[in-house]
Amino acid sequence: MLSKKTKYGIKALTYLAKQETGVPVSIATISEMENISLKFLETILLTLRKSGLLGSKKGKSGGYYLLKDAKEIKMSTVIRVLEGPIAMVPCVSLNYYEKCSDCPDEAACAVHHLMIRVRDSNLKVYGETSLADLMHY
Amino acid sequence: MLSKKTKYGIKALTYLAKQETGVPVSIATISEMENISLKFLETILLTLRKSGLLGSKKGKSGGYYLLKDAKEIKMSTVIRVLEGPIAMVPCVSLNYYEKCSDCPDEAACAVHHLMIRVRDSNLKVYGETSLADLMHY
DNA sequence: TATTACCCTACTAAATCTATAGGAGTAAAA
DNA sequence: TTTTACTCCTATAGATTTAGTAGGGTAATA
Repeated sequence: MLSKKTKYGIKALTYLAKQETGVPVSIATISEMENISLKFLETILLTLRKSGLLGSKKGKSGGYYLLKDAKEIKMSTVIRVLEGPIAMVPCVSLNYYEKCSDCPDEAACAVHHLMIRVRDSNLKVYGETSLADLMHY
Repeated sequence: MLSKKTKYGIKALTYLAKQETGVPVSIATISEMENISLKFLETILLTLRKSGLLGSKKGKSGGYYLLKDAKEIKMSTVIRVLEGPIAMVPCVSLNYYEKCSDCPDEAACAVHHLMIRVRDSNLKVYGETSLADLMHY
């Protein structure tokens, strides 16, 4: 299952992508427009800013805005920031590899090989899809 | 993340696929060979039997065995039984569709469209991969 | 009839998810 | 200069899910 955090994060990003570039949008506005709990959204946008996807302006008429062109924001990046590794098991993760404790031999593990296929397939989708591809729906 | 339940279930299935067809293998044997907690495995195999993938024989020299040829067991079935719907959001699930409460218009939802791509890509992998494809690793 | 092994329900500890609370800090407008 | 409208940040709490465990029941077979 996709977490609400990721879901809301993607919705917020697409909302920002549709605005004039560089103009900050307040959390409250996004919260209302996308039906997202304000305080929850606050923490999500904070995460996105810390990851370098969003910029923010403090004080009156402040808010969040995209730091890059929507075309440059790949969903693989967004998913990694909000949802974590794209791989479904650590032993096939490219960025966060970890050996499975229960598995003596990866090369002989059926789950390992299946999950490599799944990872590659998902990586292709997330890598080929940018915010620009989603913002006009 | 893939749940341990699914991971262990796939391991158990591939172990059974490697045995002589129709000969029951005890839970204890699979548990030892694949490093899986016996009691946990018990509930997993029960689920697989109830779903129609496994048969069982009670009493001495009893155990579990595959009901179908490994080629006929697609991973899409296995995943659905153990992990649940393949779709990451209910609003793109073919078998368990549900409307998202927070989303007024699916056609206008970026997450919806992204998750359709992900679902199709995963469905392809799981549909094209059978137990027979994994058992010889 | 003793033993072996599956059958089944219920329970629990730990982790994760989904928020919420409450204030500190900042910038612009009145 | 005071007020207002924002973001920033940490902590916490309730709900849900996960990963197992406990313990007895039931059927088959040697």
